[in-house]
Amino acid sequence: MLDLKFVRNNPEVVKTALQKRRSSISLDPFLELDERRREKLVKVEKLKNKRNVVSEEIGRLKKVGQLAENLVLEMRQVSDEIKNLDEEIRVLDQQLQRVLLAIPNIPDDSVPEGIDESDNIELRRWGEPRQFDFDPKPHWDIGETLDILDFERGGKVTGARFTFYKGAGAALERAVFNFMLDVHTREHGYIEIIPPFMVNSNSMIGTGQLPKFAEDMFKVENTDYYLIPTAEVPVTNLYNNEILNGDKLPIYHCAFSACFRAEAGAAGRDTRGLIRQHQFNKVELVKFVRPEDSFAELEQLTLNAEKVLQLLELPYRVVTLSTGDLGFSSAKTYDLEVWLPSYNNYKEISSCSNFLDFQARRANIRYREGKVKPRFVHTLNGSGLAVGRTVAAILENYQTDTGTVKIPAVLHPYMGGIKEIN
RNA sequence: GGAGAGAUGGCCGAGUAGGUCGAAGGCGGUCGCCUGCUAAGCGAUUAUACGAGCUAAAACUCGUAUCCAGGGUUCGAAUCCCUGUCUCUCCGCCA
Repeated sequence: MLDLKFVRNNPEVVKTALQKRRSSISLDPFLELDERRREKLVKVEKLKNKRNVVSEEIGRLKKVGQLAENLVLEMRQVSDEIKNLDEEIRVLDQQLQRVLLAIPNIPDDSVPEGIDESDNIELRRWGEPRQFDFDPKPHWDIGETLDILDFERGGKVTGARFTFYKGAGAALERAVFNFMLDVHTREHGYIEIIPPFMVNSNSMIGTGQLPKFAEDMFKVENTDYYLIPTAEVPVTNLYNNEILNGDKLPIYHCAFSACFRAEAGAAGRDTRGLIRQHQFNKVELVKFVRPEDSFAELEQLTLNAEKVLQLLELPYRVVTLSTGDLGFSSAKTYDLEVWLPSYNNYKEISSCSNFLDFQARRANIRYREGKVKPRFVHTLNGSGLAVGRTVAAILENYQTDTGTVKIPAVLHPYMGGIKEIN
């Protein structure tokens, strides 16, 4: 959420940002609401002041045994007026809040302007896509042939876009996220978290999934709980409504979780394999940092995620998302895209974003340093990495002409010494 | 699921026959004094949000709100009533 005062004082800046994002939101209702609200506020506060002063006076009079009927009667009227005004303000507040929560973050100046993902800018590449001297198979074929992935029965037991991992497949999945967690905790200084896989609606508002994107999530019936679409939600909200001690910053967390996405509107896209599931595992990186450091922290975070791909020796590239492809809460995002032979292309496997104080303001996460007023922290997060897509990339990139799959060297210790799935 | 107790400032903890309580006291923090050093001691200060005024912006001044949340009673509520949430204890159930 943007700062109310900032929007009030810089409407042109916000309007320009909305245009860059190709957003259709209009700011005018907001400005008008804001003005009306302040008008009423001044009025009601004057009345409240009067009530406070006179009530005190009544107390004093009663103490010395005097009646103050006329004052009481007058105040009864004033209180009624206050009640009405308060109600009007409450409604205005609500409307204002609704508009404010629907305004996306302002893209950073370094973000390329564009309409959609085709305007994303490639920053760098790592590794060379392997040249196959046979016809490489997609991972869903490999998985079924080796009997390590069962899409059929996933569909039977639950529904489309749910999968069973089996035998070496399950072991590989587990090896991959254990490896990722070890890299980030031991080499990159992240503190590990295992969060709740459900959160309440307040937390969903805090990170920006609600109120706009309710249809993308699974809600638990008869409760206020949602299945998390990413560990970003519980982990970022870990410190909501708190004032952190400045000497605790920066805070780095990495978290393993299952992620649940309704994938509304994704019908027909990535229908086969592990790429787009309703449930998948992910290791997430989350940072809470001082505002002045956040862009440097974004670079570092991205490198931390890249490191995993490098260690697994999977070719990838890094792209900067254009304003048209940028997520709602993000001011700047780098996507890591891994090489997938079945797509004959690079496919997103991590998304690393700087949210500035956008989430911190929604979730009310502040820090205090010295005697100055508390400030909002900046939050960042990135996948480090999506586990299912990593497994898919390993199966495809490490397949052999005999139909087996070699295990990347760094995973051998995590696979009990198994070097090849056959 | 049943019964009971509780929720006050960064922390601990007063405050229930409603009235000057944003809230005693302690701890912690900050600044200053004192001190050969350390420790101790002395003094002061120490919540947040919103709005108005003044500002280039702050600072500042004033106002309003906030004693878990939301309603209610009342001229006036941390204090009374209702609802909800959470925590703790006991019982039941359970991985």
